[in-house]
Amino acid sequence: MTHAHARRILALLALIPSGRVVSYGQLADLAGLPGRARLVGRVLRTEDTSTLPWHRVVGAGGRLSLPEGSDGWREQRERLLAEGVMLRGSRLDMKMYQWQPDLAAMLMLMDH
DNA sequence: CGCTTGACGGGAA
DNA sequence: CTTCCCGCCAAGC
Repeated sequence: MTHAHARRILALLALIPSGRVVSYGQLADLAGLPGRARLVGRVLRTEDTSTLPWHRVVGAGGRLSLPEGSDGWREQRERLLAEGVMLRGSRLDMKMYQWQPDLAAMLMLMDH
């Protein structure tokens, strides 16, 4: 059985729209786990994210966190580019692509 | 059991 | 830009 924290993180991950990204720390905050950015990274590495948009999670500074040149890095890069997110190497503009959850999205979350 | 790691983050130098 | 450093803490070893 997966940890409750992991379930919340994965549930939120599924809500991130195509073409938009969130930072590890932002996802932790949304999950009610401030200061737990590393937990988000671990969950993404540990849990099965095959059916989820894991590629929409990037470092707070707009940098891909996977080792540059690795398979995962290439995969994330390709997926983002396919969604229209422009990247220069491992960098992208957070001002341009960071997801800001709207009221409707927040209400969805409260409606268990 | 204590010590190290790590898909993090922010600040200082 | 690049280190360092510290806070964070579950997993590995």
